[in-house]
Amino acid sequence: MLSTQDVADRLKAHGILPTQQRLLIARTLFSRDQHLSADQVMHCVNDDKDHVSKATVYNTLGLFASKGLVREVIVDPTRVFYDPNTSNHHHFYNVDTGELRDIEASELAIESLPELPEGTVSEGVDVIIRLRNATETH
Amino acid sequence: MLSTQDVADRLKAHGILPTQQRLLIARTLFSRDQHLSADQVMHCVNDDKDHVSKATVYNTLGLFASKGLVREVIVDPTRVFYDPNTSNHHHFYNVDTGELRDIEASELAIESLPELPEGTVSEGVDVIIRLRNATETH
DNA sequence: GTCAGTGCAAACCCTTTGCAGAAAG
DNA sequence: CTTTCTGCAAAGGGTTTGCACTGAC
Repeated sequence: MLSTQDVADRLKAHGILPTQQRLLIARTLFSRDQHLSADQVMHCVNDDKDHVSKATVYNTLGLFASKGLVREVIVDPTRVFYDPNTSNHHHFYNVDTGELRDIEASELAIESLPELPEGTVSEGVDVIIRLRNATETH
Repeated sequence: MLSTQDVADRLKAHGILPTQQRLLIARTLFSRDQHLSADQVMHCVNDDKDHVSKATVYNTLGLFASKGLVREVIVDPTRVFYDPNTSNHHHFYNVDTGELRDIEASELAIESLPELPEGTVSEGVDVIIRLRNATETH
């Protein structure tokens, strides 16, 4: 596991005050080198003798994401949108408005697919281009 | 709006029994030509004098998706995973196990980006390759 | 001592479940 | 008539909120 000092430096470099709980959460994320949901982080952190409350875990992860320390990835299949267009196509997603807009498959080409992990087959490829309104200050 | 008959034929073509509620939901989806969440569909349908229960809306949308009448798109920003890797990269997502795995940016190239909608700037591009276990019957 | 961070519990929202009643063929 | 679909209400799971307490500087 990374040393507490390393992690603390990393937090500071992103303008985050390194408190005990934040260090614990950051070490959990970085040492596992996995993608974890907020809920999973909570369970991992609280498996050990240490304890961090639910609210703090959610707050902290949101803070990390907004400071660019971690990246949010949207892949939860329990929250979906339904698209009447079943053809092979992709999407613009406006993070400011929540608006979703189609991209025709012909407008975007993926050059090379990586090798799939052993024992798996591809179900499909989703490309989501995240947009922000140019005028919004942020 | 599409005629009831058109929609009924479409349902039958996908092996779906066209009941009153299913027709209502299908017409809502297809006439709007938008991406709607289950919740939004429920509100749209129930804005008019007609009424379809919550359970039926969820069941019906799940049925439509499993029959290929509509497509599920995962873009809900309220359910996210946190990724300690902030570099530009993409993901394998195993729908059977829920496992998420990195794809290095160098392994996958996008040939051509479409023009962005006016007044927006790109925040980033997410590529998610959905996988299924080859051995799973389904 | 001040201000930011944390903990707790309750509220909240969306989704799923179980079963009785209704509708379709 | 039989099978499938629908409605209701309640449970479930994950996320957010409000406010008092604690800890960092």
